[in-house]
Amino acid sequence: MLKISKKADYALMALQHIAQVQTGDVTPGRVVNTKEIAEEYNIPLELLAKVLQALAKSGLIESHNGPKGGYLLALSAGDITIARILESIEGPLSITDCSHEQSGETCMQREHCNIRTPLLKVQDSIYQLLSNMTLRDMLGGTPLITIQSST
Amino acid sequence: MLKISKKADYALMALQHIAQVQTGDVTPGRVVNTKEIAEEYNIPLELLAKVLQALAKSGLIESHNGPKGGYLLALSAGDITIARILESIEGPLSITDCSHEQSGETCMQREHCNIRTPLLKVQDSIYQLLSNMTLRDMLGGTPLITIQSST
DNA sequence: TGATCGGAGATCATTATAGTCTCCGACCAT
DNA sequence: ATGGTCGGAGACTATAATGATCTCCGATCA
Repeated sequence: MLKISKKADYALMALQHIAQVQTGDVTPGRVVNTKEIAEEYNIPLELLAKVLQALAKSGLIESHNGPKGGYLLALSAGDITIARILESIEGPLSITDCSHEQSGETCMQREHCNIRTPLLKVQDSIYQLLSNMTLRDMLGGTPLITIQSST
Repeated sequence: MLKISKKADYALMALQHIAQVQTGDVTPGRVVNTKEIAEEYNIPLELLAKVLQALAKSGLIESHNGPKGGYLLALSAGDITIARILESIEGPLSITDCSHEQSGETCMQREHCNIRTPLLKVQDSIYQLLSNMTLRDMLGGTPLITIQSST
């Protein structure tokens, strides 16, 4: 059903929270730790930890160890696209399996497959959609959406 | 990864095939049976059968029983949208679980959820994308098919 | 130096998916 | 009318993906 995973959900929530804390008036620049987010949004602590680790690995947030440690945005909210967030958690986003079959991958249907090309276009459109929306757009409550239906 | 299921893949292939047979020059109006499609595209017969049954149930194709039976498009190719095909197979397409929680459904994160609104907008955009592409659009430019005219 | 933080790996449970098997009823030709 | 060919439908199994948990480690700062 074109569903995104819970982990991706958690990633979005966490990033939104971090961005809000950092860019807000109250405590700008404050680091946010895993526990705080987990409690705020009822997310299993250790699962969220993994999500945040993945985000840190892909360079979207930076981690600070030790007491008073936690996470900070590594980029400005306007530079963090939804596409990048999702890819950090779920790997390259592909609508269909064959879209990323590079080397020895075999698709039983491939030889007579009649839907590969159109599906790749759909996938590309969705990717552009997610690339045109950033974390900043999610903060204001009026996200910017651009549909590019490449027929 | 926003992946669509294999069943949905099969549905698209099958519909594309049926549409091509029906609207093509060779054997216009010919009914297509499950076995023919399964063999052409290397799809497990019984799984494909279920897919086609679902498509028939949702009114995209009409079935004909008995010998010389099979399937026909119930609508013109231009009226069959990708969105409708996917929904026939996978149910209402929702990017996130909470998007369709209607009555008693509870989302642990819901009370403080900060991403619901923007996600719903993304979802809506994707839906529009898939609604603007029809089976007819998928017919252009793909190579195929040689069918043996059965006696 | 010890309590608090993130990093990383293994592990388990649950669910969704893919695929199979079996039986039924409709149809058409002979 | 009857048997072979078709779709309709349900139960069923296997496998993979996901969600979640547990444990141990290293970094850091008071």
